[in-house]
Amino acid sequence: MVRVRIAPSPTGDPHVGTAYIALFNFCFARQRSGKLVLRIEDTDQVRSTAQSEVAILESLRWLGLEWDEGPDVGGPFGPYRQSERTAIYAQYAEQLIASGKAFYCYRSPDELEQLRNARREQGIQRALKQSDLQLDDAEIARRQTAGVQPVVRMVVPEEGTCTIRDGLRGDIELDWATVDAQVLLKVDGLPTYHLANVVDDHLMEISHVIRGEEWINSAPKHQLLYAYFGWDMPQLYHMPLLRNPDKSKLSKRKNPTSIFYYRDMGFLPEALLNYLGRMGWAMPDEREKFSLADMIAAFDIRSVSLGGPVFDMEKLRWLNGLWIRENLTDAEFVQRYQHWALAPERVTAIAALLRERVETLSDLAPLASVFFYGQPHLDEDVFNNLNLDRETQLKVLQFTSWRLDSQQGWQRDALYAVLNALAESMSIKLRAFLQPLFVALSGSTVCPPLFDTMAILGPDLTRARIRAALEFLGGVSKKSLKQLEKEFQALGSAD
RNA sequence: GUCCCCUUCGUCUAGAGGCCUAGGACACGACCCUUUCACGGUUGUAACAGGGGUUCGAAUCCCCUAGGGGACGCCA
Repeated sequence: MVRVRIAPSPTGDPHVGTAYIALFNFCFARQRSGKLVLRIEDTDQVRSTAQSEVAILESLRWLGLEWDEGPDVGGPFGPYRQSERTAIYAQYAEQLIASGKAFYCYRSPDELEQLRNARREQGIQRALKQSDLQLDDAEIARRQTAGVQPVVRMVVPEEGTCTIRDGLRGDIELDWATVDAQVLLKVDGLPTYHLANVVDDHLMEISHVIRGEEWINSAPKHQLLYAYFGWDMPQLYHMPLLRNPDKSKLSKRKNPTSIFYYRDMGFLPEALLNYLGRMGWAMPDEREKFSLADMIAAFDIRSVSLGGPVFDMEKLRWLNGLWIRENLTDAEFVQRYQHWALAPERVTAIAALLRERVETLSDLAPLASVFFYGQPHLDEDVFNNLNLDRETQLKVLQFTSWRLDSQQGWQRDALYAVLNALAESMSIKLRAFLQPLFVALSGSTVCPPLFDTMAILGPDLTRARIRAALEFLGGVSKKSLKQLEKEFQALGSAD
């Protein structure tokens, strides 16, 4: 029985990279009548929030990638909640300690950094092993009485090579010398990803792991853990990474990466899925447009190509157009549009905002248009006529962009509080501060109230428009970007 | 810096030693259709990273070089 899993990180927005990996897992499982397991890899309690978990589930559902077991469906851990899992990992870690495959380590983060720096300076390429981290008994006793909590690390061979079998690349040889004695249990008793991942995959009886290429280098650790426990290892497949136009790993600094951005821009889920399916893969007959069902029927993981595909918005737009023209009846098109733009709460919010600003019904459309297009037309002259000079405009846009990146709540009042505070800390009057933002969001200084507009547009479109404005104005040079980052962080700490 | 992965038009890709004078798609140009704009149709420009092997024959297999990416955390 084939069982695959997707294990997205709960950090940040649901990422198209997550959807990409999920899609290939989904097709792999469905084609072989297997099961797809979803678990949120929330081993790090601090960063995990229920909110981001909900967002991940929502995004995958929107795409139509349904899972068979997951946080909401049940499974070996019931709802796979953090609290219930912690004890299990500790138990497995203890098992390894008992058999001499893991050990307690009392080294401090500072010491580790020193050890690593020293190695780098001396040009030693060997990673930190048990023997490098050892302390004599007296020192351990001293630290224990001082209340230092140990971490649990795994024993890793000092030399030799480890062969990883990758379903797409064949055998990969990695040197044990490059592998650290990985922490398995942190000071707080929570597992690291590596332990949690291996234990979870085993307990959930995962047979095939399809994940991103960035995991190749940690595969030896995983393989070693399987060997230590005496468990069968799943077959590994490492997918290529989606890329920005400059070929670096797809990142939100350079590209919209949130699945919700594509939803809010009016892409069809089936088109986005279709497009992701064209990344590193092609139908046997080279057809560009195909449904999820088509893909499942023709899918063969071995025919995935390994070059990192660049995410091309132009082609995605074209494909989306194809789906709209060819796969929707008029009635369906209307229905989709209504669902996307005219959901009752949304229309009510827009109407409430604009009603007092119109004299005739026909005045409404121009005012409301800001909510219905993806990207406003930007005009150099409009920016030139603002009160702030260009440099300050860029600074406002950049700082706002950074501040909103980490913004959790997206209600009007929360946005007001955050940006008001930012303006104040930059010693700019709110009125002037908001001008470039009005232009970024609407292309003009005449616009519905900013914070309400942002709230209705939602985080993804708002952020994207601000980034687009930054780019339109030529962006910030790399040099001054560093300077700005410093300034921005200084503002943050002053709060 | 070290290790690992990758490399076909600008981009996504087809290609499993002869079917390759390298095919398709996006983008771009031209033309046709059309009251406009789109759509659609026809067509054009454009690639096997470089160098060595192996072979009768290499985009395809091997080696070296170069370039790109990733990983080197008590993140995932």
